[in-house]
Amino acid sequence: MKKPTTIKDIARQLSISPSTVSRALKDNPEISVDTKKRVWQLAKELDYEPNTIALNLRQQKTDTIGVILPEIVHFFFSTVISGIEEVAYAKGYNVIVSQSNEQVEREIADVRTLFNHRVDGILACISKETTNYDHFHAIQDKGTPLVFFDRVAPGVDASKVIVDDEDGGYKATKHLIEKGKTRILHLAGPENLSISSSRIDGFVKAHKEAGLKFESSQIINCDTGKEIEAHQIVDKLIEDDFPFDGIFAVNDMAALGAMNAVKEAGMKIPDDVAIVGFSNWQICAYIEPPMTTISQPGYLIGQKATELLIREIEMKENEFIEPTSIQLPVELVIRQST
Amino acid sequence: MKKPTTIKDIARQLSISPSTVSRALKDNPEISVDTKKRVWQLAKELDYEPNTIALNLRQQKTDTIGVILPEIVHFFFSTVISGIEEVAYAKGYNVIVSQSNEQVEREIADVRTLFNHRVDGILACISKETTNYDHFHAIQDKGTPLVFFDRVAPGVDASKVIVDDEDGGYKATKHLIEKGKTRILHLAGPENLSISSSRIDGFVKAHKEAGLKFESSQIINCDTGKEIEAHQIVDKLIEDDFPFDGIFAVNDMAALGAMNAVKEAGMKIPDDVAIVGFSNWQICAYIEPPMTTISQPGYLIGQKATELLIREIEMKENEFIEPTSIQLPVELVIRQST
DNA sequence: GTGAAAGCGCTAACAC
DNA sequence: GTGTTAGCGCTTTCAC
Repeated sequence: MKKPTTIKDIARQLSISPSTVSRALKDNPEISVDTKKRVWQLAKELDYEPNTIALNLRQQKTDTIGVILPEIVHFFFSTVISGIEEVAYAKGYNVIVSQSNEQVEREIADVRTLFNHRVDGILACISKETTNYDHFHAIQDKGTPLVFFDRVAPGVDASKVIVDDEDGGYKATKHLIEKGKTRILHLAGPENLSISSSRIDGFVKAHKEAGLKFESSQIINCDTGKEIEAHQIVDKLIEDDFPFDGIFAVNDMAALGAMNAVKEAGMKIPDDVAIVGFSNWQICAYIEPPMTTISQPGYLIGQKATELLIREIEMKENEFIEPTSIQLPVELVIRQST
Repeated sequence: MKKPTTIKDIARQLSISPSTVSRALKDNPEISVDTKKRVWQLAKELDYEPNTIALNLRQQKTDTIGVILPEIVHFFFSTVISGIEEVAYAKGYNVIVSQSNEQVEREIADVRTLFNHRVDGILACISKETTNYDHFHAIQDKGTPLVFFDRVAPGVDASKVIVDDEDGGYKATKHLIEKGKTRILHLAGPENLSISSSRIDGFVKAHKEAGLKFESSQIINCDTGKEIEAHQIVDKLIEDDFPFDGIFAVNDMAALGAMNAVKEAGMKIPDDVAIVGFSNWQICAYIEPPMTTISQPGYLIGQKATELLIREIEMKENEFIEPTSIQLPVELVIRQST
C-alpha cells in the first residue's frame, strides 16, 4: 500500500523547497524555466496528483456542490442530475448526490453530511415526509448557499426553480374535458408537497372554467405515487362502481397503475376511460396505449438551479442577492391514452 | 456569510485548550464531566459541526467510496447504487457517484478526480468505449483499492462482481428454441465488453446443444443498445426480407426497439416473432406484450462489490488479499413476449 | 528566483 | 484532567 507522492517528496528529491515546487507546478512566472522543467519531469515520473483534501482545507473552498433529492431511480431526477452536472463541470465544480429515499431522517442526515464536507452550496428537492424545515434554515444560517428545485420548502428564504405545476394540472384536466370526459378522477400526491396542491389547483381551475361540477371524492390521495398503490385504488373504485371516465394522475407511474387497473377491468382506453400522467418518463411512449402526459423540463431545471446556486456561491462577500424564483413551463404531450 | 464554528472558537470562549475541546466532544473518559458539559453546551449553542475536510487530512482517510459507472438513468445501475449505498452507510462510508456517460475521456477524468479527493476505494463499471486500462492500473499502483462490477477491465488484477452473462445468453436462447423458434437473431452489445461476448457465447452454446444451425449474420451488433438503434436495425432486416422468428437482445431497451419494429411491421408477438431482453428493467412488466427477460440482481451486485471493497480498504498494512471474483446467477423471467 | 514560516481545522503523542 | 506541540499537504505572504 503505497503512499501517494506529495509536494514534499518532489522538493526533497530535487533539493529545493516545497514552496518552489508548488509554484513550479502551477507555472508561476517567477520560477526559472529550468526549475519548472525539472519539477514537471519528476512530478510526472512519480505520478504526482494534487491532494484535493489539503487544497480544500487551505482554500476554505471545495468546489463541490451537494445535491439532495428523493430518489435517483426516477427518470425525472436522473435528468435533473444530468443538467446539474453539465453546468457544474463546465464551471469547475464537482457534484455529490445523496438520496433521501423520501425519508426526512435521511434528508436531515444528508444536509449535515454535506455541510460537514463543506460543500460550497446545496441543491435540494425535499422528501415527501418533510414538514419541518429547520435543517435548511440551519445551513443557511451557517452561510451555505441553498437553492431548491421542483419540490421547495415553504418559508425558507432561498432561490428556487420549479415548474408551473398548476398549469400542468390545468392543461391535463382541460384536455380530458375537451375529449368529452365529465367525471375525472385525480390521483393526488403527498399532501404536504406544494407540487401536489398546485396540480390540484389546476384540476379545479379547469373544471371551473368549463363550468363542470365535481365532487371532492374525485380527488383521491395516492401517497406513494407508485404503480401498485394507484392500481389498488382504481381497482377498489371499479369494484365499488364509482363512476369515472377520465383520470389525471400526479405522476406517470400512478397513471400506469390506473391504466392497468382499467385494462384489467375490461374497460377501453381512451374510450371508456382516458388517462393523463405527469412527468413524461421514458416509459410513457412505450406502454400500450402510449400515455398522454405533462412533460417537465428536467434537464433545464437542473441547469437553471445550478446556475443560480453558483451565482450565489461566487458572489462577493457582503454582496447581497435577493432570492430568485424561476418557474419553467410544462407541456402537454398527447398520445393514445386520451 | 458566516464562518462556521471551529474547535478553536469553543476553546477560546471557554478559556481551555483546543485539545481538551476535541477530547470532550468525543466523550473521552479522561475529561471531567463538568468540562464536557460546558463544551457540549457551547458546541450546541454555536451549532458546531466538525470539519470533515480537516479530519480527512489529519487521518489520511476519507471514509468515502467512489463509484464510476456509465449512466445513472438506467434502472439497473440505479439499483446497483442502492445496494452500494446500503452497505457503505452501514459500515460508516459515504458514497460519491460519477457518471462516465459511456465516454473513456470522462472515465479517466473521473478516476483522477476521485483519486485526488483521496477516496478510500473505487468501484468501477467500465464505459463501452474503454479499451485501454492504464487509468485503472495507475490508481492501483498508487494504492487505492479497486473493485469492478458488471463490466470489468480485462487484465486488471482486481476483485470483481459479475453476473453469469453466458448463462443468461444461454437461458434466453434456449427458451426461444424450446418455444420452437429456429431463426433467432441476437442484437449484441459493444464488442469490447466482455458482457457482450459472454452473452454471445451463451447464444452459441444453446444453439450447439440443440443441434440448431445458425449463420453469423444472425448476430448483429447493436452498439448503443438503445431503443432507436435496435428499432432501425430490425426495420431494415424486415425490409430486406431477412427471415427470423425470435430475437434475443443484449438489453431491454434494445429488445423494446425490436419489439416496436416487429409490431409496426404487423407481425404477431410471440407467434411470428418471440422476443427476450436482458436486465429486467421496471419497464418490461408494463409494456405490451410484457417482455420475457433475464433478470440481474443489481442490488446484490452493489452490496457484494461494496463488501469486497471495504474488506480491502480495511485490511491491515502488509496483509495481502488475493483478488476475489464473485459470479452471481441470473434468472429467466417469462412473460408474454415469448 | 527561491526559501522560511505560518496556518487552514483537527487530533494524538507526550508532557505534567 | 488538561495543555503543548507537531503535523496531515498545501499555498501564500514576507523575506532576501
